[in-house]
Amino acid sequence: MNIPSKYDAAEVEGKWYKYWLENGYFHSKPDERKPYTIVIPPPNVTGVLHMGHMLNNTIQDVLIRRARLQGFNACWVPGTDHASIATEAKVVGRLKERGLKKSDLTRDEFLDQAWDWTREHGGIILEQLKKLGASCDWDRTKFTMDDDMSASVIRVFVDLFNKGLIYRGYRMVNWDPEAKTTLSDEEVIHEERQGLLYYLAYPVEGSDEKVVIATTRPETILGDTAICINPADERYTHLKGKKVIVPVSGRVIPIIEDEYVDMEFGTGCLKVTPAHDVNDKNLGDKHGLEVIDIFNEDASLNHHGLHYEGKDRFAVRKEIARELEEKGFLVKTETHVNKVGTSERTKAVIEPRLSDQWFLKMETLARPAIEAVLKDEEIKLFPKKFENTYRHWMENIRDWNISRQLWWGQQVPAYYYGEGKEDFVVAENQEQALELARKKTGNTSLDVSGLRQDPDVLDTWFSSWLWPISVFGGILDPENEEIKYYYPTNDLVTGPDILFFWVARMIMSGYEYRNEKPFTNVYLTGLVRDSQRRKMSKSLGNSPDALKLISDYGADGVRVGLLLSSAAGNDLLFDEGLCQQGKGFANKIWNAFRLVSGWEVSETEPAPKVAEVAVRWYRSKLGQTLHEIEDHFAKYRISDALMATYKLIWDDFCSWFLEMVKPAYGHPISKTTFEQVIALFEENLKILHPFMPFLTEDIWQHIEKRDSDKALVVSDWPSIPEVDHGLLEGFAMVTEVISGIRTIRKDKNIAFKEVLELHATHNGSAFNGNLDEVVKKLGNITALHYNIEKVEGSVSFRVGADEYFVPVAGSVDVESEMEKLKEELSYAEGFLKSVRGKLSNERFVNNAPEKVVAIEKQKEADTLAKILTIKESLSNLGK
RNA sequence: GGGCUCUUAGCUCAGCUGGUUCAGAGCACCUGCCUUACAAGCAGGGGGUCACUGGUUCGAAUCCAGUAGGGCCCA
Repeated sequence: MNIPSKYDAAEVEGKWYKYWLENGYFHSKPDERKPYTIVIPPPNVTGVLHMGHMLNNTIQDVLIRRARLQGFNACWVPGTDHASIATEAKVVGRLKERGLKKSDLTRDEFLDQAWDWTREHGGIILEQLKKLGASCDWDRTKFTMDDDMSASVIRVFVDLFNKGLIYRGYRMVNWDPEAKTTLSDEEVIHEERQGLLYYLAYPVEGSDEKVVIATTRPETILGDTAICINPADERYTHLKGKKVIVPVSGRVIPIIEDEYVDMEFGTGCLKVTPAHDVNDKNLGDKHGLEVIDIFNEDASLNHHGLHYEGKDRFAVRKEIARELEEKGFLVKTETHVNKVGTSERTKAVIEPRLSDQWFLKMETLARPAIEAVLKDEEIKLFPKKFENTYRHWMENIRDWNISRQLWWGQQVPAYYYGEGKEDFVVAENQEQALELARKKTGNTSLDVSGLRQDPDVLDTWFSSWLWPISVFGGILDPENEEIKYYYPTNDLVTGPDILFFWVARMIMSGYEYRNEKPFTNVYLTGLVRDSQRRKMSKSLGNSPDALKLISDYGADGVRVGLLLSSAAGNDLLFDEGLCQQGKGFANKIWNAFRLVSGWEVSETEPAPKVAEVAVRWYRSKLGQTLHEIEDHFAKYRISDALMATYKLIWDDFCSWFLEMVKPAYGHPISKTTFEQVIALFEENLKILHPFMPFLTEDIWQHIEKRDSDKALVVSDWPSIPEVDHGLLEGFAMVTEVISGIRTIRKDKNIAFKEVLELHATHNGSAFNGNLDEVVKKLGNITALHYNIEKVEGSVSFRVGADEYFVPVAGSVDVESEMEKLKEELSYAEGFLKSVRGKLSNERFVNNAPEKVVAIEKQKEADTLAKILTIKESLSNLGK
C-alpha cells in the first residue's frame, strides 16, 4: 500500500464528494426497502452558512448516513425558502443603491429583480453544505417559490378558506414601519429599553382641575379618545361623567371607567389610544370609543399629528415633550424600563396598528397537534423538556396572521370585485375567481378587469409549514407514489427558536392534509454561542467563517468539533479548539492506518497468543461499545455516540489493541492477525463514517481497490459482535497491572526498554486466556511468577486482593514504600469502617434489598483481604 | 407579572425509576518521555461539602419544600 505521510483533507474531501455524487449514492427513489427520510429545515435562499446551519446539518448528515449504512432507503431532501421580508429588504436595498425606490417599479418589475437576486445568491448556502459533506439528494432540491410549491400554498389557502378557517379581519397587528409590513407575534422580539414615563396633566372641562396620567409615549396623545379610571378608585370618583381636554390638540374626550385600569401603576389614570395599543383597542371596542390613527405606514405622523405631520414618531416624542413642558402640561418625568417589541428582521420598533389582514383560525388545527405530541406521543421531542414549552404555546394559541404587505411571495388569492368588505372571492386563479364572482354577484357581464387581486403576499411560514408534504408533491397530488412512500418522514433536526414558527405548524398541516404526523422525532439542537456565551451574530462579528474553518481543520474536523460539545438542547459554546481536537482525531486515525499499512505480512508466521487474545478482546469491546452507541443514538445523544466512538478508536483500538498486535521491530505480522486487524479497522471506519465521512471513505478505499458499489458510504453498519464479559473484566484488571508496572518504571526511572520480572500472589488464574501474554508484552516483562508470598528487594502494588512485586536493581527506598503502604492502609481502613457502619445498622440490613446488602458484604470481605496483604507487606518491609 | 428550566472538577457537560456505573467524561492543568504510526504524540498525576437551607428515608447529586442566582418562552 502506498500511503501519503500526511492526510490532506482538502484534496480528499473534494475527491470523494465528487465520487459520491457521480455514483448517485445520495439519490433516493422509492423501492422495496424501508424509507428513512429527513427534510432539511430550508435555510433562507439568500443566506450564507453560519454555525447554526453547520451544527444542524452535520447532525442531519450523521443520522442520514447512519440510516444509509443500516440499509434504509435514505432520503434527505434539501432546499431553501424565499424569506419574504429578508429578501425583499435586500432587493429594496439594492434598488436604493441605484437610486430607485420600490414604488418606482411595477409589481412584476420588482419580482423580476427579486428573482435575479435569488438566482445570484440562492444556492450559495447549498454549495456550502456540500463542502461540509452533506449527503442530500440534490436532485430533489426544492425552493418554496417553485411553481409546484407555490401552487400547493395557494391550493391550501383556498381550501382552508372554503373550510371557514381563513378569514379577513380588521385587527391590531404588529407593524414593522421599516419593512412596511405586519409581522406575526412570533417575529416580534421584546426587548427591555430604558425610557421615560411622562406625567401629563389634562385639564378637566369646565373646571380648573387637572387630571394627571402617565405615559411612555407622549406623541400618542394626539390619538387619545378617552381617559380611563378604575371605578373603585376613590381619588377620581368626583370625575365620573366629566370630560377632559387633550393638550396640544384641544380635543375634548370623555372620562370612562373600567376595572382594567391598574390603580397602582403611574397615577392610576390611563389615557386611551385605541389605534395604537392593543389593550386600548379592547377598551375602545368595549366603550364604543372613536379610533384616531395618527401614523402613516412608515410611522411618521399623518394629518392627525397637526403641526407634527410628516415627522417621525421618535422625533415627535422629543418635540412634543418640549411643547408640553413649555405649555405647562408636563408635570414630571421618571426613568422607566419597559419592554419594547422589535422586528426580528429589521430591528425596527414595532408599532401596533389596525389594519385588514388575513388570519388562520388555529384552534381546531392545534387539537390533533397537541394530542400527537403530548398525549399519544406519536411525535417525540428531544430533549423532552421542550414539551412543556410546546404545551404552553399550543394551549394558548392565537390565530395566525398570514398576510404580509410585501410583494415577494405567494400573492393572496383573494379577488375583489367591489368596495364592500365582503365583496371578494377566493380562488386558485383568475378564471375560477371570475366564475365565482359572477355567481356570487349574479352579474354575468363581470369580466377580469373588474377583479382586483389582494396585493398582499402570504407569510413565508405559510409555505414552509407544508414543507414535508409539498416537497413530495403531496398537496397537489395526494395519492402520488412519492408522498405515500416517504411520508411521514422520520427525523426533523432544527433549533428550538422555531418550535412554534415551524415545527408546531408542520404538525398541524400534517394532520390536516395527510391525516398523519409529518415526522416521528424532533431533535432540537442548542444555539451556537461564542465562548463568552454570546449569541453568534453578524453585528458582533463573533461568528467564524464557516468555509475558513473547513479549510483550516477539514470538514471532518469541524464536524467532530461541533458535535463533541453539543448535548441535545444545550447551547453549544463554540471554540475553535474543538475543531482542532477533531482534526487531531483525524490525524490519529490516519496514523493508525499508516502503522497498519506499513506492516510486512508473513504467510508462514503463526499468530502469536497475545494477538489472538487481543483480537478476541477488541471484538468484545467493539460489541460493548456498539451497544452503548445504539443506545445513544436511540436517545438522540449524538455527542455521546461520538465520544463513545472516539474513545473506542483512540483508547481501545490505538492505545491498547494496536500495541498488543504490533509486531516487534523488523518482524512481520502473521497473515491471520493482519487480516483480523484490517477487518476490525473496517468495522471502526463504518461506525465512524457518519461523523467523519471523508477520512473514513479515503482510508476505506486505501485499504483495497473497491468497485463503485462497495464504497464505504453504501456499505453496511456493523452487526454487533458477541460480548465476552469475563474477558472484558479480566482485561480491565490486566490494564491495572500494566498501569502498576508503568508507575513503578516511572518512579524508579526504569526505561521501558529495560526488561523486568513480575511476581504475583495469585496462581495465574487471574490471567486467564493468555492475558498473561498481554502483561508480558505491554509491561515488557520477561517472566511471570505465581504463588509468591513476598520478594526481597522489590516494589509492590495491589490490584484487587492480589499483590504484585517487581524486583528492582539497587536499593529500595523502604521509607517511601512504607509511606505509600500506610496511605493505602488508612484509606482501606476508612473504607472498611464506612461499610461496617452500614452493615451494623439494623435498619439497613432489614430494609435494603438483599442484593445491596450482599454487595456491601462483598466489599467488606474484599477490603479485609486487602488490609491483610498491606499489613503483611508492611511487616516484611519493617524487618 | 405568568410559565418552564437550570446550578456537579478551572471550562463544557454526563449522571435514567434513590443503593459499587456514585462522585464521572472530554478539554484545560501538572510531571516525565523526541519509544522507529502519530510531540496534533505517549505514559503518569492532581483536582468537586454535587448552589444554599430544611424535610422524607436505613440510605439523597438523585425525591419534596423553601432561599439565592442564571437561562428560555409568553404577556
